[in-house]
Amino acid sequence: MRRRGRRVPEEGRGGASGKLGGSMEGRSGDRLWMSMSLEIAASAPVTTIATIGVHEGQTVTLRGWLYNLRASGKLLFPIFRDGSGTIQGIVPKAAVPEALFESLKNLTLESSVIVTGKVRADARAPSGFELDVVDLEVVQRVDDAHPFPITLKEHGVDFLMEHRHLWIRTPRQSAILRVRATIMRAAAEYFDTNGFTRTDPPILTPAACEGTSELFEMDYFDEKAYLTQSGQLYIESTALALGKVYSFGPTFRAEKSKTRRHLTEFWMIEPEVAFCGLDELMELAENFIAHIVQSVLKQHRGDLKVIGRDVTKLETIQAPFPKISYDEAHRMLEEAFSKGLIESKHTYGDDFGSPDETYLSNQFNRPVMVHRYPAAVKAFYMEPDAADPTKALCVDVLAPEGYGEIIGGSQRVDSYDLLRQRILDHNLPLAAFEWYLDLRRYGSVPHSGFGMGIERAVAWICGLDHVRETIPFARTLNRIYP
RNA sequence: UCCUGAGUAGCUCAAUGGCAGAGCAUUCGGCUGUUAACCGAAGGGUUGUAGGUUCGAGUCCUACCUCAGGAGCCA
Repeated sequence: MRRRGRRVPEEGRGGASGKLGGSMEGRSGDRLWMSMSLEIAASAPVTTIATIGVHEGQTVTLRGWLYNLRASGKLLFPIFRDGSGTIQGIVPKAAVPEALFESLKNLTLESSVIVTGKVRADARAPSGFELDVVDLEVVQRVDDAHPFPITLKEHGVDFLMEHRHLWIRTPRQSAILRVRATIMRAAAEYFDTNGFTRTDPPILTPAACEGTSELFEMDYFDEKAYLTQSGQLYIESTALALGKVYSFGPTFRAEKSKTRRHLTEFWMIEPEVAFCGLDELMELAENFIAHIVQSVLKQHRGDLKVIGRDVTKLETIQAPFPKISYDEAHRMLEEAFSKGLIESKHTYGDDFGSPDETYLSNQFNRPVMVHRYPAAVKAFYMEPDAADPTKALCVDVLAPEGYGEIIGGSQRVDSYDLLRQRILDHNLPLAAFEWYLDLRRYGSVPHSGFGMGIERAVAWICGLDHVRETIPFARTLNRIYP
């Protein structure tokens, strides 16, 4: 990333921060060009870089930023970005007005511009198209004294996160955010087109949903309140009102987890279905995930290429997914340990650790569904398996390539007596759960649901090594700025 | 909370206990097809903080701070 030359002082434009129409400020000798270029600009259609191919041979206007600038003597190669992609412009000194050449030659990176040029197909261009620039208006020139801090070279994690508000301008980060948007849209779309009603639960809650994780506590007038860690209990009640429902929103966990899979604030989409058992829930989950992945493949081939994702790993993501019981998974881990493929031995009855999940998910080329965990290691609201009451009717979906758990779900306890006993066994305050017990007093039915963490799904689908890149502004244990 | 590792120029990193360096960025100059362009020159430092050992500390010791990876916990 570079910037060339310095503004000539007598032009009085060096560092003209906030001044509009930089290139239109030519002296009297430039007046003819000025009026001509204004006409060109006025007549050229405004378009975006992503769709510029349909304008081949035409003169168009782009509105964006100077992403990079290379020069070779009297030839300039500005690269523009506009949020939809990047395109290289060509500016030969002999072919454009002097003021235009000088204005661009000294322009600082990330200055905002309105650029007009002729679209030309060129085999040398990565995107297939280049822009022969005929006019350039500088909307705001980045001051020489404070150049754009993010360069095309490598940076450390801390520096990038400290400048996250600027880091998101880079092609890779922008591509990730576009894919995230599609994942969120496809997820909601799947439920919207399959008879679900969206019912969002409150963010401020009076007590823990599960009582296990740490919560963010806050003062609610004279009471204590907590940021939600899951909308599940609330959507169980809307499911008994509306049949098939889902919620979609931010959730908060005050766990002091410092890993590539954890955020303190993350987005979760949670369906809940009345008259639904575990098998039907697993079918819902696999069709849901397949729909999301196929939607991303259909709409973001270009972005996935920018991100560097191996799409052949995504093309295999079709329902049905492999389904194994906790007992089968345990046997796989025992065998792996005896062959020396994993370091620590899994103890039957314990939950799986991260290395265990990584091993299991690596055995399949699609997400694997692990069901019927020991009830003792799972949440209080999970229905026991009638065939073996020590097991819970629950399922975890482990993403391939070692991405771990992206979905956790279960059939819920529908018996009033059992649920009440479970609440007491877990030392939870009964009074806080009276409304939840009401759902078992008045027309209780078997019902099931799951929650999918959006950021983990984005990390997997994009092939990222950390969830902090999957959300515009990640909230982690050590960072709440910017 | 625990384990491990890292803090040196704006950024990414070097420097056997003995003169604090490189690449990129910045500034100046050169180049008409560059792809993180390239070539030449210049400026740029309280080595995270506070103590200590030593003739001498970026380097060794102690404490603290910040960050990263992992464990536990979870989506």
